[in-house]
Amino acid sequence: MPELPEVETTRLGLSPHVQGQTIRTAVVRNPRLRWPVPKHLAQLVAGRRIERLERRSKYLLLDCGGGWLILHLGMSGSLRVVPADQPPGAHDHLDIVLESGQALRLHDPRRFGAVLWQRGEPTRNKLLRDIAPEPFDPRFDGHWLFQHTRGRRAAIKNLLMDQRLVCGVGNIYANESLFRAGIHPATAAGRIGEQRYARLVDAIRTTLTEAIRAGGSTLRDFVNADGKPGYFQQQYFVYGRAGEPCRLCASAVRMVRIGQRSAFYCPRCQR
DNA sequence: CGCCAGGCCTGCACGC
DNA sequence: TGCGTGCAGGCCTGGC
Repeated sequence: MPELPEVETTRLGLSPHVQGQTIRTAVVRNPRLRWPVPKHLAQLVAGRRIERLERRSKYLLLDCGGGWLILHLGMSGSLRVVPADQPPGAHDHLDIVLESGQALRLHDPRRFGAVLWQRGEPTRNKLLRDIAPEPFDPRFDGHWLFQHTRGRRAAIKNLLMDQRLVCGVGNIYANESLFRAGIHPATAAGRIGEQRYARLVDAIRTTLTEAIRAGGSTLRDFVNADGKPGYFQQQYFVYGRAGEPCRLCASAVRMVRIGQRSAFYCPRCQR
């Protein structure tokens, strides 16, 4: 799920049900996520009002006034709003119970997700400190990427997934963005010029924007439904399409391993 | 059974 | 000795 578009879609879907709500309590059924869920989470959050639901990179941030609840969905996490008395299913590790009688429920089979409490500003948290500007921040531009990749021999696809360089992009959208920019995923980042980086930035923004738009149609699924979290099925250009024809030139899409992750690309459109 | 999966921190080896 | 860099490992469960 959770690259930036999925997290943003989650934020948009949950926001009306969560914002302005006072937290009644927190129920931790399984604290064993990527890091242990804070021991006394209920005491930390009970009685606090959720002022706003924000997002930074792939992190969801709940402004609780004086402290922030930081959520990360890892590989398999999802959040939904359910009636607080709805029986939890397997892997429903945490509920944030609201005064409305609903609960924000975290589901995460692989438990790579995280729930953290941060007093004061969330940017004080070590995990958020070194993250690159948001993709739509004007500071994130071709020059930013050009500057930070000089002398670097790593494949551009790996650096696209480095949150200190590009934030919010994971394996799927790294592949998709590189396709849109016409850049081969194995290209050494240091050998790409500023013009091509400007094009890559455009490609990243387009890719993320379209994914968020695709997710918008599934927002209702974040509330009360008992099925899948409602992450949308998008039409990808290359991701997961090894052997299938490129949507632009009909060449067979290829898959290779780069940095222990699957890379998909069109050998004709991407150089 | 083995392999794969949308993330990301940590620790190691290396070169300057 | 200290970076920055590039890798590999590890955390988990579920599906094919």
